[in-house]
Amino acid sequence: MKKTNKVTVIDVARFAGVSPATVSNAINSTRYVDVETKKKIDRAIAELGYVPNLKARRLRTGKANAIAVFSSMPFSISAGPSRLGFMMEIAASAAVAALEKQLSLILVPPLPAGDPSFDHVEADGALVIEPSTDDLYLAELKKRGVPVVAIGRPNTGPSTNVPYVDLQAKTVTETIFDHFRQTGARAPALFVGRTDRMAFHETETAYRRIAAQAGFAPVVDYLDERQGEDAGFEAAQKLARSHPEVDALFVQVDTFATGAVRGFSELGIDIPGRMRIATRYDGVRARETTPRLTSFNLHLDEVAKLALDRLLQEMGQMPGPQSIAGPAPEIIVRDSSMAPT
Amino acid sequence: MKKTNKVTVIDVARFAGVSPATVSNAINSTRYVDVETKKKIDRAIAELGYVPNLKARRLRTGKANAIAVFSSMPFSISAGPSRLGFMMEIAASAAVAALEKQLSLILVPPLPAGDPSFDHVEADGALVIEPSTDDLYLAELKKRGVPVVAIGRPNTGPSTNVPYVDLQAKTVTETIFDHFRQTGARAPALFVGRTDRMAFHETETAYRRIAAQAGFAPVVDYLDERQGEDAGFEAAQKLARSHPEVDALFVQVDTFATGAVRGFSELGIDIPGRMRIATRYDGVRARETTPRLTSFNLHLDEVAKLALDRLLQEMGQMPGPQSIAGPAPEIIVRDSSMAPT
DNA sequence: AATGATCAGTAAAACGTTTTAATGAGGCTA
DNA sequence: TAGCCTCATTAAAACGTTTTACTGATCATT
Repeated sequence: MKKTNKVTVIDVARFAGVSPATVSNAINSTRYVDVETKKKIDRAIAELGYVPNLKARRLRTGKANAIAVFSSMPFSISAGPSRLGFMMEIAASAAVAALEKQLSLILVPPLPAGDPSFDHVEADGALVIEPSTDDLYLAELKKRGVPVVAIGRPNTGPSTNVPYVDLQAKTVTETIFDHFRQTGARAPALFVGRTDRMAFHETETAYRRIAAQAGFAPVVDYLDERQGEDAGFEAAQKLARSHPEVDALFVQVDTFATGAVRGFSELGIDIPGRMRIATRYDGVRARETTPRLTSFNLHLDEVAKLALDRLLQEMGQMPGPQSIAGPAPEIIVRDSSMAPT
Repeated sequence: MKKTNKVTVIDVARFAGVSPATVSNAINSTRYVDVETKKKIDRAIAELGYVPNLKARRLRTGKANAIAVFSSMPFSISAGPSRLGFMMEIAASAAVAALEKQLSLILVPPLPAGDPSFDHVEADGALVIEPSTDDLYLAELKKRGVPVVAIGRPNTGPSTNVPYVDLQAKTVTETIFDHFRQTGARAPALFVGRTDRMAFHETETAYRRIAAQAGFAPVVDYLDERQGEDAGFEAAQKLARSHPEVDALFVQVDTFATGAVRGFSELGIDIPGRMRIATRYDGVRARETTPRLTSFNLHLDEVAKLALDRLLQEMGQMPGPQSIAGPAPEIIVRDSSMAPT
């Protein structure tokens, strides 16, 4: 445990026989400095082992050289087998892209609601993953004037026009219910989260329209995100009792989906024979559950890259479109939704 | 694009009719301030929309309130299907644990070699994943006096005694070759990375000892991490020609492993009938390749938590053990190493 | 009534850098 | 030679906070 170096730009200046301003200019190549002088300064830096103090530099310049990735999805959703799957997949791609731009990426996992104490997080810009309507992060970030890009459509209020990369909930919904219909399902239902997220609204709206057109009675349940898998489990059992006619189920959140699978299985309901199931995010959950879950390749890596590019625009005060359509989601059909043999 | 608020502690002080010092004390509860005064200050903060400037705070206090996670594994290894799998799994757990301690987590993906320009990354402490012997990150961090904990054993030199959480390469190696032997393999080989990493040394040493004891001739190849999957592909084909007797292969790096699978498959070599294969990290690669790869549950979430706890000790100047044994790695037997039927 | 504690608050220094405005030395033009 | 640029450099201000050391006032103790 060494004591951190206390060599400052002043020491370097003294050693090199110049002024601190010149040292600064030499380091940052802000202004031209004589080659001889530069050499002396370089020597002094090497000799003294000088390392610039970033905290001071940032105070002075006002830049943090950092991007933050936020997710307001509560712990119970993010944790478990897939860890922070959805978030991490985006974070990984964003981190790679950010690094190329000389920015570091700060990972902000879900905080307990009501305590958005991210007072210790500072970034020049932020990516917010699937914000809820009254998203605390989003509000606070806007309040602080931090440029934000959402991944997934945010609240559509007139005042809060944050740019976003569309995750195309409508396309996903239409595709999956089309798939259900083609494999013979007659009464497909929907589980979404109870939280007021645009993604849920979009899905529900699309679903109800499909139901109206196809002529089946929509069955929707709203699950509490904080309860995690158990919410899916219980909702599934309730659904089996109250709506025995239902023969397919789209569960938007993968955590709920695995819970629902357990719920049906315990009642002896065969998947996919008696009940087809699908979810949206193709994470470890979808792939490892038995039966393996039909889901979507959302191309999150591309989504992340698009979002970061848009964010850099925003940070650079450059104008850009409010909405960006990412790559089209592709359905991945697996055992959980095959047609009965 | 709003201009960021310029409300300072001085404005708040003026508005509340007190001094800046008192405002600071009120905000941080550093000293007792009269309840009436506190109320006035709170009102002023709310009224003016004051948000503390973290850059200034950090300069003054000297704390960054951040932890960084580094990985020196080059891009070609980390990228691809599993993205930064190994790193991200650790990062996710560490981020969660860090947040509970009011620290944010900075993700530093692999940088192009030779240019460790992480001058823009500042943290109170760092986690370094499987450092190489002459790890640039490790050297620079130590030079800067940043407390570091390694994940996986670092170089064993006398001067650089960084604490670490052991990933137990020896146990992994013994377990896998034991498994190979039990499933009938007579001439098992080893692929490791060419980079000078302790993890590779440990594995190779253990392997050679096993070979000596069991009486088979050791076959080891060293692959270039920068070439990614292709290195595995070519090494496999070379191995098939030069050592036709080899009937099992442990590939420590999962990226090489999937490459090797392709290499053997192209030559019509049946896995596992003719050649058993296993790798170490149970990431997406291991699970999704055909055939699915035998690998290990390294319990990276627990490893990350242990590492972070140890790091906090280090940051708090508290003494601690240099080596921590994490949870024992558990083998996950899959198709790629089953005994031939 | 003198001494000394305790208390809430404050003035000013400090953190280490970058940036602004100023300086003096040459060189060139008129 | 005076005036005017250009040039490399610098002194000092600024960034916004926390912390140190000090100040009166109030209050209890002798």
